[in-house]
Amino acid sequence: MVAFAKEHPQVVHEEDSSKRRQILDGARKVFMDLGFDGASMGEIARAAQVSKGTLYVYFADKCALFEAILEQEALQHGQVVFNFDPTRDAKTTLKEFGLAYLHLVCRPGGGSAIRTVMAIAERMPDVGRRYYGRVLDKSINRLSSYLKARVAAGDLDIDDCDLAASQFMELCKASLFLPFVFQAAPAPSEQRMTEVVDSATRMFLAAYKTT
Amino acid sequence: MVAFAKEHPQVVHEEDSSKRRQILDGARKVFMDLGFDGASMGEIARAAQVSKGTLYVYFADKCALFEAILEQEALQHGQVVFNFDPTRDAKTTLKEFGLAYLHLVCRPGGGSAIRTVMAIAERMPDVGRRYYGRVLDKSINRLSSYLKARVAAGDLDIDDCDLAASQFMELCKASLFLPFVFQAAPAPSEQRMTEVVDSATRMFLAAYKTT
Amino acid sequence: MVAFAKEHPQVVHEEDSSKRRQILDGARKVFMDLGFDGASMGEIARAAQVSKGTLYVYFADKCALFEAILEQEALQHGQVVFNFDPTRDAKTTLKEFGLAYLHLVCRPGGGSAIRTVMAIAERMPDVGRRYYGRVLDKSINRLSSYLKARVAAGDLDIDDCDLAASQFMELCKASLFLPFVFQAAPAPSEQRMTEVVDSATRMFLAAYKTT
Amino acid sequence: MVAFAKEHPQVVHEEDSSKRRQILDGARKVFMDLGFDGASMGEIARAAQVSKGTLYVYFADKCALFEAILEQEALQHGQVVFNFDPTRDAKTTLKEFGLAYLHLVCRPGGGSAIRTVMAIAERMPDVGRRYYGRVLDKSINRLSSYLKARVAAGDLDIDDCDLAASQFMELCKASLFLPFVFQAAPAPSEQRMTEVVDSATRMFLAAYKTT
DNA sequence: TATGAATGAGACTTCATTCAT
DNA sequence: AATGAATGAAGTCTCATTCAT
Repeated sequence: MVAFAKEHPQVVHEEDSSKRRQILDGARKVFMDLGFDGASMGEIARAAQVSKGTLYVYFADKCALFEAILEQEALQHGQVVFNFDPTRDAKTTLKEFGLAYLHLVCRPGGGSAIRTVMAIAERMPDVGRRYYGRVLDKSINRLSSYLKARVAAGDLDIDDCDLAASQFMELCKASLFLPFVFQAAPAPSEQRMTEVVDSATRMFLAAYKTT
Repeated sequence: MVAFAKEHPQVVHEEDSSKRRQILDGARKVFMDLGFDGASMGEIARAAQVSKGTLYVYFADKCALFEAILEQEALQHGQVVFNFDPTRDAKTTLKEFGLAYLHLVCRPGGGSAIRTVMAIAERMPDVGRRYYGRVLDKSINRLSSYLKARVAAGDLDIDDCDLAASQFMELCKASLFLPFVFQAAPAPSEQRMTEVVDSATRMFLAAYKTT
Repeated sequence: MVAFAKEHPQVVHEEDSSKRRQILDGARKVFMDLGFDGASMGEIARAAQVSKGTLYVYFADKCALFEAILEQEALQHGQVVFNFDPTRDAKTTLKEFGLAYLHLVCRPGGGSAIRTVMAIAERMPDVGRRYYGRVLDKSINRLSSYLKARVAAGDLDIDDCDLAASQFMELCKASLFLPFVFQAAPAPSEQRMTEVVDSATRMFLAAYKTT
Repeated sequence: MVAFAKEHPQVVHEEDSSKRRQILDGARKVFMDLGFDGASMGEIARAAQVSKGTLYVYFADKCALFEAILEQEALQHGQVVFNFDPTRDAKTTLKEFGLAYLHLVCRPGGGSAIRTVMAIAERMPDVGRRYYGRVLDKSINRLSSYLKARVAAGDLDIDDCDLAASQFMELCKASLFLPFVFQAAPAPSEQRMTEVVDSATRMFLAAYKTT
């Protein structure tokens, strides 16, 4: 009625409604800590500080809420910028990339998306497949592209760059990822991660560097 | 009912009672296919062809049954003999080991113990920890011991053999394990596994072989 | 917020406010299609193109809204004019009345008030009772009055005119109403209704016509 | 183990298990009193004196339980024997039939299956259709067959026996069924039912009796 | 020992209703 | 007056576990 009414248009239901984010935040924590099955909508409501009913105002069901979190996760991962500047030293580039990747997969603070998704990949194959494609495979492809460029430039001698990219990423996880994901060790220290990535880079270049 | 019953004092409940094994077999299949939460005691009873009540005669609860399966899995893994004959070529030994390891973690037929355990590592850290220690870490240690012997023999030049062992095992999984565990690809073919293990071995030796 | 608001003191809440009618129209459709329990206030709000909150501005609760619809229905039925002109042939009058009645109870298009009210007569006896009295019993009484007049005029020979009125109305539903209300057949065709009403009239007059 | 064990084989889950009957009895009462939607599984469990879980041991879901009751109802109706002895007077036969039918549809004690099924015919058309076919239509057919025999015997002169059967049954309900189903009147007295059936029979024969 | 009927706690979800704007 | 976000009670259904036989 009056011009200055509705100063806070509160367009709820929008992708970035504050309530929606509040729910997403609470839900992520619970899902990551307890797993998909272990997390109850009641617990999520409590964590998000909303009523159980409100959950269903924003998300059709538990599954949709879970997928929304993965969606968000995928977006975040997509925004991680790797510096693939071709003028830089390959060793430096790889080390940086490896460290960034390790941070993604060994995120400290317990709950790990990668583990949670693995957990339900059996019963919800689509979810697993989609997550792999949008997050993990994407990283491999980005590194692979970089490697191809270096091969073209004559710096590296690689036959199968997709495999090589995957090899490098696996190397970076050596001795760190498995203990972490099985809760047999806490998230690795910064120093240890650096050491492992250094070793991985050394090994990778020993195999693929042109002489 | 009657005092002289139990004429055949079969000490059931023994570790290797036939009924017990029967239950374990049915339960493994169900747990591995559906995950810990997805598997219901009813389904397990059906798969094992016993009554639900019988399950509780042999195992205190669902959790104990699950752990018994992991226990068994650990024993089986422990019995896999790797040919670490020091007189053989290191390359051959590594390839053989890599392939055997790959078969363990990418077991075809869907259900994977490694995935199932990861799934509940969140809510049952002890289970995850124990499984890691008894199965995965153990393999690493066995390979590590072998590597140490080759270092001592002067064939290899490795600083941190534990890390190196882990690196080799991770390399073997490159491009295969993640798609498999996320259901983004079926279990890899024998040929592809051989190729990847060959590449892993080449890389490993390029980095650690003494000149 | 401001004291001089309400410049247009539209006395809403009146029986015939346009918003009120809009709600009633939407609600009728939903109630008749889905039944009292099957209709949700959300669905009604959508059908009426108003917000859920507005529903409660005009009606205290779901039950009141439902009763308002029945009230309206009763009014409409009351407005149906039957041509009870005493100078017309009784046969013609009965046929016309029977056909009109049949249209009321076998209204095509699924949703039937009569069925919907029957449905909740169990839990809300008052609603059922009131509907019966205001709609069905009223029709019987009107026909009964007509019959009494014909009896007085010597055209018909009826002992219990109330019963006879009811008999005629039941006869008109023969083979049509039950299949319709149980969804075992679609709304009957105009032709079939005419046939059945003709047969009913014949039978009625065979029994009650003075010789 | 011993020969005389298992004296009470308690074949539960069978069609006529005592627990099953217990549930059915409790559920019928609740369903008929409250309607399908109004009846909650908790209430049914209480009425049947079993736990909520037990309900689901015997019936897949609420709907299956409801249909089991209708099934039972249909069987009971099917077992009502009408005396269609051709040597008896038609008038007597019709009166008896009419009274029996009236008892079926105006069963005293509140809950009426016919009303309850009507109630959900909208949302579960299959249920309505099936009930109509198995219970109501069947009665019509039985009467229709009888009428055809009398027509063949020359006692009655009827064109459309299906319609005539339906007409007679509707006549029997005149002034009784509608008030009953709408809770506008209690179940009719025996005497009133006899009067109405007598009147119906008189009317029916006036129209269809051969001269 | 083995059974399977029975249980009851708790999960997901819906929906009538309220309230601040 | 009108909105629609938020609520919480209640409903259906599942499942690990117990217990009498």
